[in-house]
Amino acid sequence: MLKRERQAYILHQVNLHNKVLSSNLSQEMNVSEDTIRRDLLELTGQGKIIKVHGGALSHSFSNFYTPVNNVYSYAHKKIIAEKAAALVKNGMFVLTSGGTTVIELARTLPHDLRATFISGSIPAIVEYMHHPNIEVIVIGDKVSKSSKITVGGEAISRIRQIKAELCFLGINAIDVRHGITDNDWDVVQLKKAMIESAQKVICLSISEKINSFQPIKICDVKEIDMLITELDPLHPVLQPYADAGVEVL
Amino acid sequence: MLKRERQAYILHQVNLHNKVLSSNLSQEMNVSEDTIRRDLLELTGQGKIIKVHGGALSHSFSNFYTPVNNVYSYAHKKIIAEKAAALVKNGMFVLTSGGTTVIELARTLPHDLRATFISGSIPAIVEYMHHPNIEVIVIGDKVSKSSKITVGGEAISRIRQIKAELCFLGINAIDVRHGITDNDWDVVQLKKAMIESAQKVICLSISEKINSFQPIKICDVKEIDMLITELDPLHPVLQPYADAGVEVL
DNA sequence: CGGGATGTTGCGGTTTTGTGCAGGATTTTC
DNA sequence: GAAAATCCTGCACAAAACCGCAACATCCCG
Repeated sequence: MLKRERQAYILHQVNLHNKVLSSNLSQEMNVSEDTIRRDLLELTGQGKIIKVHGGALSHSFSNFYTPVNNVYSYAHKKIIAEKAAALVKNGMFVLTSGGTTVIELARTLPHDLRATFISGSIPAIVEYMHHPNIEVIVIGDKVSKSSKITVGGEAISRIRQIKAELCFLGINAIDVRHGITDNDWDVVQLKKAMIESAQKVICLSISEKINSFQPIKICDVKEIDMLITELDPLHPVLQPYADAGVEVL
Repeated sequence: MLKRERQAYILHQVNLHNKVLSSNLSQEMNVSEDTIRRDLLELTGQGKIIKVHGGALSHSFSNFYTPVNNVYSYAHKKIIAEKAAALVKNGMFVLTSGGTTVIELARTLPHDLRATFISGSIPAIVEYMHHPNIEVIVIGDKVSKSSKITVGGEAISRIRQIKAELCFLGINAIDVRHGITDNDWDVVQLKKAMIESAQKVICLSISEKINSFQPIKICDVKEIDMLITELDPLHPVLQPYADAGVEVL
């Protein structure tokens, strides 16, 4: 059997079944596993397949991009994401809400991080899936089109069963007097449940949202543990929050 | 034997068998392998064949196996998606698995369709979300990186609570003797649960996967209600399935 | 008809490619 | 944390490709 012929067959199998095992192929074609391994390596180099331990996967499947569309205050959110990403250590269980800042955090996570992320935000899940060493747990329920997150009683009762180490909350408005507020009833219920289910709650917010408020209350400022903005922690606008016992980063 | 005559013969052989070996040809025509090599080189220069180490391959051979689009057999999957999309009516509850064919179905659904789709496939969910009138229910659990679908006991017990009208199953291999089979244990469990939870099970498969099988069994052919391929329903390869009581479309 | 130009083929030697194997490193799995 | 599976690296060897050359055939034109 010719080399190219063999490689074409492998490609065919991968495309057909999305996955092949080296041991399997070597037996089918009567060549050593070493040869198969070299074929897979070559096909990977050509970008035709994705080689993994023990075999190969189809490429077409994992190839859906999510372009960085014009995210408001992108530069600020990037700074916040980097500060937040540094807090996640190997082995942690992390609960996250939705929102563009959290999605940016998902993109920013180091490639070699080994942790478990739990979320109901579809765009965030898509980003987590791109990281090879991150386990992703999806909170199921009905998808809210406006926030692209699963909401409802089912989602809340699932969250209640969890006790995560960290919880990253992308927030919409924060104010010392009114606490953390939002404008979507379902999302508020969800965030409340998340706060209950985490040992440490970290809020992510661009400074513009600080000292603003919205109709529905999530919780008081003192119930959160940390606040991350793009500003320097010593910036005067953050002082009231530090005074209220929130760690500011 | 003249040069032209020899080359014509080689071309004929390549087109006939999709592959020739230099050693073989040199013996058949009683010329040195060097001469054959030079012939192949010339034919390759004319774009008539593809020369490889040890022989030559026909063009159709490598074209056949190399996906032109990102998605393998895109055109075929598009046809299947259109046939399937026509079956979904307003108000229906539809359960779907993962796989590129199902994702294509999600893209193909008419814009004004009002229905509820339930799935654990992240790429499919992303597509459903683009439709303004479709309600999306996410089945939560741990995400399997290879199949981009949520798998596990939690997912299965959620599916069990559902009774959907339709279930679209992208399948990996189908065979009258072995039934419907797959190569991923977790995915098989999920698909089994889906079959139980739907009134009507519709399998989507490109014809290439017909009469092939994989290590793990999902169910017998008679347990599904409909089979959709890109072929005409009267195509002989589909006859055995129609005979087994499956509606072929 | 002759002789040079051109084209084709086979051969010997060298280089490149493809394959399998042994070992040790690495990863996965239980 | 040890056993098993899979990987990587270097090596050996065979098969194929390549290169230059010589032998022969063919053609062309005076």
